Amino acid sequence: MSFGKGCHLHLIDGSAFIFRAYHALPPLTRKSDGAPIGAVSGFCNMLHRYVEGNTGPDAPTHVAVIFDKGSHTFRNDLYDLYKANREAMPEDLRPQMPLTREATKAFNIACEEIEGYEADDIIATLSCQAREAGGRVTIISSDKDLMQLVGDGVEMLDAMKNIRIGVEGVEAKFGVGPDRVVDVQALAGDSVDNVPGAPGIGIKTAALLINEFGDLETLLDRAEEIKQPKRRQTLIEKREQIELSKKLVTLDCNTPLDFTLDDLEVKDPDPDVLLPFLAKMEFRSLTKRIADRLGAEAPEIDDTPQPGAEAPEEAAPDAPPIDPDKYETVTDAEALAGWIDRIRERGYVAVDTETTGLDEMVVDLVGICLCVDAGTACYIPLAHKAEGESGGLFGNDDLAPGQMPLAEALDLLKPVLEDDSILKIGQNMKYDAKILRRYGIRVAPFDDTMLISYALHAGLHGHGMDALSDRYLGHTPIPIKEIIGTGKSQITFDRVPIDKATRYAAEDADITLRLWQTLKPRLHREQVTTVYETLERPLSPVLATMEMHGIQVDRDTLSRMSNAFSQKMAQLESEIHELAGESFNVGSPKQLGEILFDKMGLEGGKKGKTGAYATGADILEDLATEHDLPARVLDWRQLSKLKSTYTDALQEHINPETGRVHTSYVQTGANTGRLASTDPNLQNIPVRSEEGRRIREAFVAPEGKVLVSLDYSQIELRILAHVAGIEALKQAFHEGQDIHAATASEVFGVPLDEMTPEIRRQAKAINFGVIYGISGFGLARNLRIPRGEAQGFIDRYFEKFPGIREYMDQTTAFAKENLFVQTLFGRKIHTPEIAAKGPRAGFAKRAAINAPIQGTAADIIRRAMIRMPEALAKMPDSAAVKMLLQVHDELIFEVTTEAADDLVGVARGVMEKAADPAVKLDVPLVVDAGQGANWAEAH
DNA sequence: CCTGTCACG
DNA sequence: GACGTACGTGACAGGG
Repeated sequence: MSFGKGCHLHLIDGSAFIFRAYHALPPLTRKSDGAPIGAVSGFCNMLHRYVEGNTGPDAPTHVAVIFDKGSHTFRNDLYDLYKANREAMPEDLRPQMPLTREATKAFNIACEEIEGYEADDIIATLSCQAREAGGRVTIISSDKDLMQLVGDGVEMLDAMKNIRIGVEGVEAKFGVGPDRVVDVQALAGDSVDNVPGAPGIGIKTAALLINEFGDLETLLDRAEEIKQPKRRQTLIEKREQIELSKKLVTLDCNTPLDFTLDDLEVKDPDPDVLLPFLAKMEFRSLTKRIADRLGAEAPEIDDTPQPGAEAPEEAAPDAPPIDPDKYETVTDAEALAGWIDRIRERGYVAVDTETTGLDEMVVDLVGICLCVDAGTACYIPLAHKAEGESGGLFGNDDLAPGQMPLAEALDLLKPVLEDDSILKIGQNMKYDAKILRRYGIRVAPFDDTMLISYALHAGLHGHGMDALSDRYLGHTPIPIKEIIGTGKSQITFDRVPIDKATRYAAEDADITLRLWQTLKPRLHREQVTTVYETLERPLSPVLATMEMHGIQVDRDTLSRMSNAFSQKMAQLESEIHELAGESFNVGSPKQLGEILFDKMGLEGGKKGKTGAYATGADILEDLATEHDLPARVLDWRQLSKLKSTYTDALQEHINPETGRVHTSYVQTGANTGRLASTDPNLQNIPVRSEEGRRIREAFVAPEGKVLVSLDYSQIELRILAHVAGIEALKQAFHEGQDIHAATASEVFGVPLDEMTPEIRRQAKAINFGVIYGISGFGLARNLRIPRGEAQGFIDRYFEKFPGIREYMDQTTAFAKENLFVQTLFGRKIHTPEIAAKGPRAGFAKRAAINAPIQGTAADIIRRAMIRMPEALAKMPDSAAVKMLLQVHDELIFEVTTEAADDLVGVARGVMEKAADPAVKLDVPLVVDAGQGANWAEAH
């Protein structure tokens, strides 16, 4: 049928469909190969629903889905900043774009796009043509940029809200009719598309002006007549900018098309095309639903995981060998500009910074290396010192010649490092990002080879550059020790001669780029793209911010405690020596063992592999029932530990500039997905003993602020209840019961109102034991009861909760089959030792049982941390709210006293909903909160 | 550098 | 039948 009077054309804004689908759905992946597929799934559902709804007299006779093609359009030629503030397309969306086109065609709907034009222009052109031919048009979109087309038989339809937008709708939105919409837009501008408009004039004022003067041209010509001085001045001064804005917002009704309206006739979908496509996408329910609808048989869906099925491009096998002699030293702006051109051409660059040390909060930047292609790397020295003796009165602290000024280099590099369209690649990018943040540069977007390796291979090997280079490139990088030396004669990197520095530093960037080329494509094949993109990469900048905040620590409190501990230790030491009858080093397990078991002849002396007696706390505790000496040693050891590890060592970590302690989180430190904290470790500050807990009093909030602590209640047991599907436990959590008491009641048959602390304690030990992969021996040792009795507890536990044993068996079977286990969020933890024979198999089995539980909990708090900055930013006075620390199931914040309660509400909301929407837990997550002037009070 | 010990979740 | 066992970390001190 030829398009004409009585025809009804539907034009669907394809991009709007895609983005709506992408953002509405969790990041689904195709089961067989892990390809991201969420947006395609949503898109197909929307198309299906659209087709379903097209019945009755108002049904279209012609239809097309219109897409954008390419990012450069004629508008960019008019104004190079047009849409310049658009965020880059998410990486897991890009590969789905062609599939949405394929999907449209599979539904037998015309699918149109034209290079150099936006979808809006095609829609405008088709609308004009249809109108001229005497037909009606419905534009399925809610984009206000299309509202200028409304009228004369053209309507818009907001498919989400199911609202039709006619001339009245446009007038309600813009205050003028469709024919004057572009005039209003030209004045008001558009922050989304980066259309400048007239500063200070919004839609309301624009409509007022246009209605007064009739149209934009008249308004601009008669601007002198405007009474408000500011407005008048703007319109006169910014005339050019306003006219440009009008060109940008005006849609082109004369887009050259390579098809006609007649080509868009509505056709029924062909089951032989549509169903195989849906099956290929592995959309089970949609395939079935549509097959039923079409009266066809649903094809088989083969979604068995196919490792390597995709086989994306590997690192170029013809990459040149790694050769440190080939690297360039960049010494001036001209050379650097050349490298920046190369980076812009490439779209990505490996970056590495060289500094004077390892503490990112203290060290200075010495140089930057860049690599754009395997073998093509440079080093930009920026702060190398001239040769000669360092420091001192007569030392030479002058800069070495042949370096461009640091500020000049950073000015040139900043736009590149912050450019949305250029991917920055690093190995442990958090380090470089922290250094560069101190110089006012925020690196984004980025990839991190260390995090990629961790997402791929946690549990298989380390993720440091040396290990990765050895393993994947067969190359051992130049050891830093060869450059800066070791021990007393070690120098800082700024004392390294520049030629030598270039060889070392540029090689790191070269290796990083090659590792990225090798490892990045494997994310898909291993089906851990989502893990990397949602749990690893976005966490890194959050950790960087927390580390840079640091937490205030009061030196005087620590120092007073140190003195008190010293006195008490000296007293204990003399008592111990008196009891022993001789003087010895209490801190030496070897000497202590000899005193206890040889000299005093106590029972229970067991020698370890080194031939020394074991003198651990458990052994001393047994001995302490009979003798004073081991009891005193236990007290001495506790104080010694507190003093050396905490009250003394922590003082050394107070940053003199900030007065705060800045830990470092190692994102790849624990195989399960937990973080590790180092320099200092702030995840093991004492809490269990009264004396130890007082150390937390030294962690304080500044004047006018408080520390707030929020922690997940029993998160691992909740996850166990969920993954093992234990109804009784789930119910106990839903009812907010004391879970250990509930377990005791169930296992030991004691009614809750007759519960004793002792029985509850035993049940608690069993609950923890289960999470760790329980054994009779382990539980017996923990509870200090005979092994047979402990085994009896376990047997009864499994009798009551058979699902737990099933979970354990399934998990170990899965681990044996696959050599890895997984968290609910898809994180893989490799367990190669599960195949081992002997005692190591036991270790591996328990680790395999524990890892999904510990790892899922770790994933959940990571998700909360990643979402936290945005949630906090919405609070009033958000600049005064800081997330400072993470301790596995706890987050510590600093906030003004007045805002503390608000913060608890906001942060608790984020934490309790952190699993959503990716995982629907059968148990609620509960977060407890506390606040106070110091960490002891807040916890 | 390794081992034992002990701090945390 | 024997063996060795709770899971995950990091820091410090002693001793070779």
